Amino acid sequence: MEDWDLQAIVKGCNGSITSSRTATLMEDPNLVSFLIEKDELLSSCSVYDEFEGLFGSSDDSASASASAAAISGLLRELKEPEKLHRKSQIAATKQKQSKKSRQNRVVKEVKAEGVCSDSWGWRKYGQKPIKGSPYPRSYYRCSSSKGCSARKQVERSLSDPGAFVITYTAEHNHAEPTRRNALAGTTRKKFPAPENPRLDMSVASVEEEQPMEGVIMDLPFEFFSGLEDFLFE
DNA sequence: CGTGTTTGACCGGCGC
DNA sequence: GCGCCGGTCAAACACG
Repeated sequence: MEDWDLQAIVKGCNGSITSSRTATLMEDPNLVSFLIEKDELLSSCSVYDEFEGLFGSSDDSASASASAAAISGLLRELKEPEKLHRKSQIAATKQKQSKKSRQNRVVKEVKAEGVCSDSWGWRKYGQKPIKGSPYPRSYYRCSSSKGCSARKQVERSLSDPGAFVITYTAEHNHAEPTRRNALAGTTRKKFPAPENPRLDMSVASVEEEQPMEGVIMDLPFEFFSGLEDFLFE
């Protein structure tokens, strides 16, 4: 288990620390990522390097209630005037960015087991080799709901081949499903793993074969309903 | 049959 | 204008 600094979370696009308070949490990275996705302020930030190294194996999961309390405190803090100031800064930055890069993007780096850590249903719609990277990038769109524009890109981390960089684009326009798509376990066996070392298959296998688990799923429903109310009030 | 992956083609943005 | 590159489309096919 690792202790980490709240400041790492609230570091803005320009890399400056925007929160004066330091809080120490003992937390599961998946929960943090979930919260980042849900918070429009944080989802506008592109600097997440600070998370690297903090997402190591942690089999000692902190109690859900303690985590909820800690995160709740964090979010309350971000709703202070400071947050409004940050929003205006981000808005100004966005105006300078291109159309594509204006889209809300959340980047996170996770270990292989973290690739499957969200409960959305994802359908792969493409894969491209990326210049400068030996690993291809896979493109997924949300399959939980027709018309949902949520997308994610998965590629192997250059700095840590054992980890994956996941980039979320746009937001889901529907509630998070209680379980993944019924056919999420459907796996093409056209290219058996040993004979097919391609990244996409390894990623797909990871996504499909890993069971849904983690702090998010273990948290009580009341926590999420309260959290939603708080975030979107 | 519904839902998933694979993969080549296509498209649009961007730099030169 | 041209070429490169990232992102998306869509047909073919796999699987339960």
